[in-house]
Amino acid sequence: MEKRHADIIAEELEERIFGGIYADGDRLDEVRLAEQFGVSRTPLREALQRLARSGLVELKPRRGAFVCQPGPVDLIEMFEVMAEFEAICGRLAARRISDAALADLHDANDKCQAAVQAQDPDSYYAENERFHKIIYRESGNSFLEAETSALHRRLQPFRRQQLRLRGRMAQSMKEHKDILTALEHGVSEAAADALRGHVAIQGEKFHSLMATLKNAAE
Amino acid sequence: MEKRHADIIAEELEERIFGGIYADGDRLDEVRLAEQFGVSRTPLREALQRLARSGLVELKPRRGAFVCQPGPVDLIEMFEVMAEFEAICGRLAARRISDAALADLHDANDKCQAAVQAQDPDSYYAENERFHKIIYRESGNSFLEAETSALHRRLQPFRRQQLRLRGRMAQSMKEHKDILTALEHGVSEAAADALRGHVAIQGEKFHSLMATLKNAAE
DNA sequence: CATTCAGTTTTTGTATACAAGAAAGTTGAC
DNA sequence: GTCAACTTTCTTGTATACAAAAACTGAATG
Repeated sequence: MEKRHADIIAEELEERIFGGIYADGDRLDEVRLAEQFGVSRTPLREALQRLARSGLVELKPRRGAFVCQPGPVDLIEMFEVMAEFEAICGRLAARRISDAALADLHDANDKCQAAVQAQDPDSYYAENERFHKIIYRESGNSFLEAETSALHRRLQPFRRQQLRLRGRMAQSMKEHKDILTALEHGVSEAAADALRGHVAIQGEKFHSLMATLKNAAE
Repeated sequence: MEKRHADIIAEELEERIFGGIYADGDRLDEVRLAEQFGVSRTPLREALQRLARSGLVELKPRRGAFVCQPGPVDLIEMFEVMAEFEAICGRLAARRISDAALADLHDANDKCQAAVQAQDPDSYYAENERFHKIIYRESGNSFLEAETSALHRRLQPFRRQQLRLRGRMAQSMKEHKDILTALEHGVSEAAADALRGHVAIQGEKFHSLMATLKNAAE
């Protein structure tokens, strides 16, 4: 499948915004970016339109494109919604999950455990993501799966930081255990609650992380 | 706030797709639409990009834009997610709703009741929408509010037909009552359950039937 | 010293022009 | 008559050109 320039540019800009290359409120100059990418303004503008739809930049008419980094309040709200999304996936998956998927979940969880013992955050991160994606999929609702994956992706850079907190991985493994047993026994509400709590904790941790950062900055 | 041509065209095309002017799979010819709107291809292409981001058209590279009407399975999935979104709003709103908003809810509900007695579906529709939007807002999470409103809007044309079902409005009023009391007493789970049930249109069995059909087809 | 207003400059929004790829139509061989 | 390769036409993707609106400059004025 041939990719258009606009696609590549949109992805690259998305990476940069997620990666923090651009600060909140920065103006994205069309001509400068265009010559930087070696293309004309046309595909670049298409890319900006796309980013605007995703909420990564604000497109002020006749003014230009300004990057929209989510503030602390936005992030807390998004984490709250993420927790609820995962809870929904869990509630539905508890009723619909297949045996094969349950086996996959066990496998992902075992590899998570191994990563914890090996002190390997990257591997833990990958397997943890697989664990959650399986649950999204087993919700049996591809629309929900897409929405949840999209928000997951958007929160990815912020989630990653807080994995470094001491003891988080061990605690997370306990929560995975609860999720797994709830799914195995098909107890919808337990699965939903376990997943909501599992993700909401990340949001709260993030909250305190922000607070410490803010205090440190003062 | 000055609107760009691309904005107007995107809205108009969105209306047409929602309104069923274009059937699923129709190709949207750039040059024909451009001369139809009296503009060049540039703003029209921007509009198509936006519609693609919203999932209303598929943009096949070097092939053109094709409208993507959701099929029955998609609709069931989206309605299921809508029900869960509303449930989330309800759960959060039960804990966060203000007295003023509660009064507004009562007002909207009263006007709904009046519309039912007056056999006025349009008025009912408008007040019903206000009722729900208040709950979205009182979730206290503007990100959730935006996501829920977006999905609500996308499902609007399909929801409307449903209202014509005999006795639906009366039943709906009963459910509103339950939602209202749950919110008033701050009982999160009751509010969530009431809203989920209120919005869910199809039974679980039908959904899983469709899901298995879809999986079998792959 | 702040302010306002005219002129300049920059930048966006749109139109047009051009190039490359895909669909369609044609010709020729079997 | 059918199928395949070639050519033609059409459509998309990209570049460039132009017009209008916003930002900037700077001097004149209260």
